Amino acid sequence: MSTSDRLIESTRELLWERGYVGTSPKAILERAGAGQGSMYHHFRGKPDLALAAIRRTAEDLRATAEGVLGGPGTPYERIEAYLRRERDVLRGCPIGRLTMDPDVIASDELRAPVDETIDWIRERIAGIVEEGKEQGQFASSLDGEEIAATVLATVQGGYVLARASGSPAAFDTGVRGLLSLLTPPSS
Amino acid sequence: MSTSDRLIESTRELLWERGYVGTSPKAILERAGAGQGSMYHHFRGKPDLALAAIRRTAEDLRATAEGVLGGPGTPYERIEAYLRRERDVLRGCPIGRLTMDPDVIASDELRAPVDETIDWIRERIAGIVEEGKEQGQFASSLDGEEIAATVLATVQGGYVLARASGSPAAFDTGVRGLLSLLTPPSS
DNA sequence: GTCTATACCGTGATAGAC
DNA sequence: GTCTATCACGGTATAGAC
Repeated sequence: MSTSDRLIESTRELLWERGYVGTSPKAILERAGAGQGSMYHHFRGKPDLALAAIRRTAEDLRATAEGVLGGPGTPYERIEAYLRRERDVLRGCPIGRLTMDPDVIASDELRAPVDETIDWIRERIAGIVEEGKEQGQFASSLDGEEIAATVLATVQGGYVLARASGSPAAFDTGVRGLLSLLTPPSS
Repeated sequence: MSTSDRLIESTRELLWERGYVGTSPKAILERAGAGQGSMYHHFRGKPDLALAAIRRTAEDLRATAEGVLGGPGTPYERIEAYLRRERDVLRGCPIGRLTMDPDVIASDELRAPVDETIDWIRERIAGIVEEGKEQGQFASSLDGEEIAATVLATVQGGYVLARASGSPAAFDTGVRGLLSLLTPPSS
């Protein structure tokens, strides 16, 4: 792995653990085992390096989501698979957590990959819900965009509940509640 | 308002805007119009002042929640009122956002009021759902604790979606989706 | 391309005058 | 009770040697 890659990977870890405001170049360099010079050679500064790290994390998350949402099964099953997929719940969402970072939100450049990733997953789920409506698995009264937002919000909020209590249980409880509301009447 | 109160209020605002890690004593003092001495006279340091601020915000939030959840109406209507209550969506939840703060989560003392507040609201909603089940407004197959976690998660996650996109719309969309799933079949 | 040295400012806390 | 002075340390960036 190149020095540039090590810097990006270290930044990704720290952004996940401590957010943008809580992550210092010094901490990144220590974790990457690199000196100041390397970082400022490959990147213009902290925001530039963070952008590279966020973009890589965003791509990863998209791929992971597509892995379950694009998998086999009925629309309900694919959404269930998304909701139940293995997660490191107490670590939170590496993309969602950035929305609570004032410096990320203040920068259109840093916020863009966050926005795009969440939006992409939302549209993906919305399409699956519409598919489920056509197949009669979901009530036609439901709105794909709305349910997609609810599904995504339940996940993002589930992390909040879990981290507040210090246990992953609350995440799973919220997911079970949503699934009980989504369960097709036929089953 | 006493100096101590001004310090606490300034801290509350900054914790909401920038989180714990992003808030410096200097910024607090500037906003409160006080000197260093005042702060260290009334509080032992930044964590102590933050604890006072978080406790006050937690009490406020609990009171606001009780205002709608303990209001008039059927169980569904009270939950709807909670979900639809006026919020400064783009500012996020002053309590929920703290769960993404590494230093808050690392401290049992700072995390406690966050945990207790969220837990209290969750139990309050769970009771209302159970009430609704007794009245036949909610399906008996639903679980109060689960639905309560879903409701709270939708709200907390709604803030994430809204802040990612820079618009409150996503919050409302998620709430509408949840309400469409919760709507009593009778109506 | 990577390193160390240096600089400057902000953070968080203490000391002691008023 | 509040102020300013001071302090040690960390954050972010630059310079220049190797």
